[in-house]
Amino acid sequence: MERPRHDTPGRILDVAERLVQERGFNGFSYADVAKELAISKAALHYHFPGKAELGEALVERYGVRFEDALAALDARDIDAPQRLRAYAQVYADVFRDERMCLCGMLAADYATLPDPMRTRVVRFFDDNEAWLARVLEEGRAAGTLRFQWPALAVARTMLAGLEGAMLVSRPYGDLKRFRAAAAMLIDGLVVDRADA
Amino acid sequence: MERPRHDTPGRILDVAERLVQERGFNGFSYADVAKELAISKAALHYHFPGKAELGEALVERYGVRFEDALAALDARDIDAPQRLRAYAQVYADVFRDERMCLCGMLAADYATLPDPMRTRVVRFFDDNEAWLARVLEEGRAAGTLRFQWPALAVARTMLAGLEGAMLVSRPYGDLKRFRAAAAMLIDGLVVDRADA
DNA sequence: GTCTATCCTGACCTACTAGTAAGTCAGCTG
DNA sequence: CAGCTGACTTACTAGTAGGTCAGGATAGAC
Repeated sequence: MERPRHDTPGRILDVAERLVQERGFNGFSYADVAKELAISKAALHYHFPGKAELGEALVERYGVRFEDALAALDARDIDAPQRLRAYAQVYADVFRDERMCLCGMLAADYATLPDPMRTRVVRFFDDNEAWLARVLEEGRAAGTLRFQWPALAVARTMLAGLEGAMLVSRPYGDLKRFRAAAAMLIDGLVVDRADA
Repeated sequence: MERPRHDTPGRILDVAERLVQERGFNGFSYADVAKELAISKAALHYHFPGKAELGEALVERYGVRFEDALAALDARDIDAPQRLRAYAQVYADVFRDERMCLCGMLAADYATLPDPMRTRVVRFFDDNEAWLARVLEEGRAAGTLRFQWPALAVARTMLAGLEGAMLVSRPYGDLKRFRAAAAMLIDGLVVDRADA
């Protein structure tokens, strides 16, 4: 049951994930992954029958990891504004090594994706929006956040803003650009202590 | 000087543009374009030597069209909030036929683009940010807009928000989703007439 | 009527794509 | 030690990618 010494499937996913985040699902090949790991293309097909299955495994693992990260944020004893900032930091960490959010990238490639991948990408967005909406509601109830629209609509705008900030900032390779946008998206909702 | 009867280069650009907006720069081929226009691949190479040159022409034309659209918005006698809403409407029009903003899509593919395309994509973002920043400043001066950060930072967040809203809304094929995000991004800056 | 430039086709090329078939071999298992 | 299995390999496939080239059609100029 324990992880084998080499864990080839895991290493394949690691390389493929990075390639997709950097170049898109149509911007890498089995040969790219095989070359980088110094194994044969056939070995990839042994572990993942086709690109569709590899893609599925990729987005599934990414989704689970994100869920775990959100659960870890829930476990921290911080207020809603801090929770939103910690959430944005997760994105900043992804951005730092010149990667786009995996699901943001796959949203761009959406028209060319096999159906199972599409379903999983949409679920990723749904989950994130639901999590954000819950934090927003909690913040509003606690008086630490203020906004006029339904929490889900605000959540969607925030998710779109963060994904878009990654997308547009990446050509500039500028983390500060991303951070500034993230800060504005969040601070616009935070109740200033000097306020009413 | 007049447009020839058939305008093959223009029709090539039309088809290629739509394919890039739907599928990404690595998600279409010369064969796709040729098939759709019922001409040979060689005819494409006659008008555009390679995919890099086709891509350049694509983003160049898109950039010029956008500049024209912005100039048309400038010419209208409306206040800053209305100008921002009209700007967002330009994006909504692109989104309506299931397309992503060309440069947003190319930002996703950025790592795989030839240099001239990269330069032109970045210029597109720079131009849009500068235009938005100018409108924001005018609105602030006129008292119709209010915001705490530098106008350029707000402009960047707004551009990122609109691009991200297109990106994330597209899997849902839901124009309302995009509209809601656009409205929130803009209304958050608009000075309510009932306000101080 | 023929010259010429523009626009295009058919036939081709090489490199690369995802995917397959068959075989190798270390390390269990009984 | 025989037999099996998991994890690969090498060598291949059909199909597609971008790209080239010689030549043909057509329209206008002379």
